[in-house]
Amino acid sequence: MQYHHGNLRELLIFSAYDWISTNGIESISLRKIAKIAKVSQTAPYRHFDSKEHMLAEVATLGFENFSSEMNKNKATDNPADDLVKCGVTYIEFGLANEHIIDLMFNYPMKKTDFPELLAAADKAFGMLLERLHYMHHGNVDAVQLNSISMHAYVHGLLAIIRINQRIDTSAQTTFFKASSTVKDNLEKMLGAFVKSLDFS
Amino acid sequence: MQYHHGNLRELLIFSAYDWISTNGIESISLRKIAKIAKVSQTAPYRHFDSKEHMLAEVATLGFENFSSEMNKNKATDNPADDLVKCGVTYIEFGLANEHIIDLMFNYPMKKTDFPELLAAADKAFGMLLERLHYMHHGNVDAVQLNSISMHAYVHGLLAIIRINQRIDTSAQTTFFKASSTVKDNLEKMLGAFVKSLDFS
DNA sequence: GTATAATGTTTACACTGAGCACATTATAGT
DNA sequence: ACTATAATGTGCTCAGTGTAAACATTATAC
Repeated sequence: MQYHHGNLRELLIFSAYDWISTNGIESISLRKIAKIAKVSQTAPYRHFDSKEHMLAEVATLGFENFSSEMNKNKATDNPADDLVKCGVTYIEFGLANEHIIDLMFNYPMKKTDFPELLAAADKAFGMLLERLHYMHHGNVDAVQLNSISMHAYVHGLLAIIRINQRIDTSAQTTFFKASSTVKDNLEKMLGAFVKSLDFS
Repeated sequence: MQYHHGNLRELLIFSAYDWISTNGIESISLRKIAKIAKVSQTAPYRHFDSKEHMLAEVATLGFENFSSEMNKNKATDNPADDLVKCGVTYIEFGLANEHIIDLMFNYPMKKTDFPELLAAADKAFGMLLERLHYMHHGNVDAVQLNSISMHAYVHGLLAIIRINQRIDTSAQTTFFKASSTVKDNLEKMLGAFVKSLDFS
């Protein structure tokens, strides 16, 4: 029997990432991705303590990709606009990478057990926090409250859009009917929301 | 061997509901709940096509309980206050029934395959929609947009609170440190949000 | 050039969702 | 009341899963 050698660890993570991207988390198994990587079914255990640990690595990769998307939004002289752009990016990433973002946010996983994952997640919100800091002139408590508020709204919008996508299209509200107008609507809604934040 | 008879179907649903309430969805199996109901491991298949179908029934029960909580909020002459109360109820239910709400919203399940489940879910938002209708004097499009917005914000707040709960308490923001103040903060945030909705 | 650590394989086990044939009980028609 | 038939429950079986332990192979350090 020929032995595989090389950076199997990375290969497994990427294989799992791809698999999940197209097939979702429900039906994944270590055996499957071991097979894809053309390796024995227990080889992954040399690199990950458990299935959960391996998924945590995949989620970390997800946050890294998410982060690099988010940080493409350069700071301008209009911080409110920047926030709106961050929100739109968040939602667009979520819609384009549904299964990965499920793993990142909805998979029951103690993030504290995986400091890497936690760090990667935090990094993604750098731009958002920086812009809020700028708008608040350093009022830390206000930044925290509004960052929670903003994150909640954006996260919730993504969730609601997705919940509605799963429902029969004929029963959908006008908001979701024409997908071309979703982005316009989002920008309006986020714009109004950012404007309503308390910057006293 | 003694045969079980009676309304096994309901017994199984309630058993599963209880199990999930305390132990979560991850580790559930049909065998376990069959054992709890003191019945053979394949008996559930006489009442449900698959595990997913049984979980859909449990989720439906979850939405029914959720619905009755939500509809305890009676309409007053201050519709904005009513909306805030609905939001608080939503989040409180979510925090008190984490595993059930996970099943209701986060479990990958085609809701369209289960009309009952869909109907139960819709019913829960009756009060919210009614109050918005009242505030908009019947402007249907505005109601839709604002109900989406409101639902997103509330749903997102719940999600963010829960994400933060999973994180090391020492690293938590002041917002989450004192849980007694969470409700106060929520009411403020929701109040500001409702006030910012466009009722033109 | 060999001891030893790192990596990969094989075998094994307990648990899962699910299908099938069979057993038991309830119900409807005579 | 008796029996045909549908509804419900059981036992057995199978393939797929996560994971542990023992073994094989390769890389690395001295």
